[in-house]
Amino acid sequence: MTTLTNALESRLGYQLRRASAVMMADLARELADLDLRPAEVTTLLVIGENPDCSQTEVGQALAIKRANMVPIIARLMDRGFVARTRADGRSHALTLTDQGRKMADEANQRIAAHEARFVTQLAAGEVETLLRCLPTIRGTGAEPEG
Amino acid sequence: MTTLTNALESRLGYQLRRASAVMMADLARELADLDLRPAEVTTLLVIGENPDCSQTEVGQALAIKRANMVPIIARLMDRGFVARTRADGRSHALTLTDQGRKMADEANQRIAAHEARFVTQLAAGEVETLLRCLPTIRGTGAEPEG
DNA sequence: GTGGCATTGCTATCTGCGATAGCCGTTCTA
DNA sequence: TAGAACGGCTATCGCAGATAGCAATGCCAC
Repeated sequence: MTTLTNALESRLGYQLRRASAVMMADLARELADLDLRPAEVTTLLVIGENPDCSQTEVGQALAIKRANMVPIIARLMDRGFVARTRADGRSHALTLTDQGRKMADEANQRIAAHEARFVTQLAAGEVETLLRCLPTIRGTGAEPEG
Repeated sequence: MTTLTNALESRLGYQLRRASAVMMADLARELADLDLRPAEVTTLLVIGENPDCSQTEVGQALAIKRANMVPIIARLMDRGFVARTRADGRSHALTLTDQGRKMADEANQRIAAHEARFVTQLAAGEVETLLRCLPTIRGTGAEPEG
């Protein structure tokens, strides 16, 4: 079994894709026993930070389309993590339940542990550079917004 | 429509995910009229670099599982970009056809243009840091290998 | 006030990528 | 030579994202 050459290794987009996949897989593993998918956790945390926000607002914050928010919110409500009250005739105000807050706290700890596994492999300046450059990259392309 | 706060913005994994999604979308757009999906392009390029490689070898280079290589190779063969000859009873030797080589050249140009759009927004040192750190991140997690 | 437009949540459906389990024939090796 | 490992394959699932369009509501200009 020969090892192949791969010129893509010097491509930013390719490296981003691979690295992101690795971290996503690690995060999914970390959250598996909570039965929370990555997209659900991020939604949970954003609602926790922004009580009484609407569904489309969360979607815009996370670049998740309105239509795709529906099943995410539905599952979080089914499991008793999120409650909503009618804000006006068309939108709902989302809040975390007590249980949802507990879950969010737990999730935050898991995420911190997960992040630490990777961040500790990098120099402090490198992490800072990454956190500065990645938003720039996001801003360069046309990002899907809600 | 208020703008929400989002503590995830300071998370490496989250930023990686968002940035990767943006670049993927841009790449897909760039390749759309060639009717090549991202996974197909990478496969095409790796075969071009490594004539007579096997399907699982390509998969290992690109972190694509054996089972998922099948439809990718099938489509590239259907379109006359890839040819294969029996290497031994179980494996095939993959090569690019003339048409496949042309397509690979075109794809390489598109990818270069796509990359340039993003790289030019960053300082040279930043790009270098990214290309150094991302493989480290890849190595930190357990990466799926073929 | 009312008519037209934008917004919100939703259904239904599609795509792309990845993962798993297992089959079959071949090859390697103890 | 028997059993393990390998290479390609089928079938099927999960997750994330995208599109098109609907119904109800709210907003604004006239």
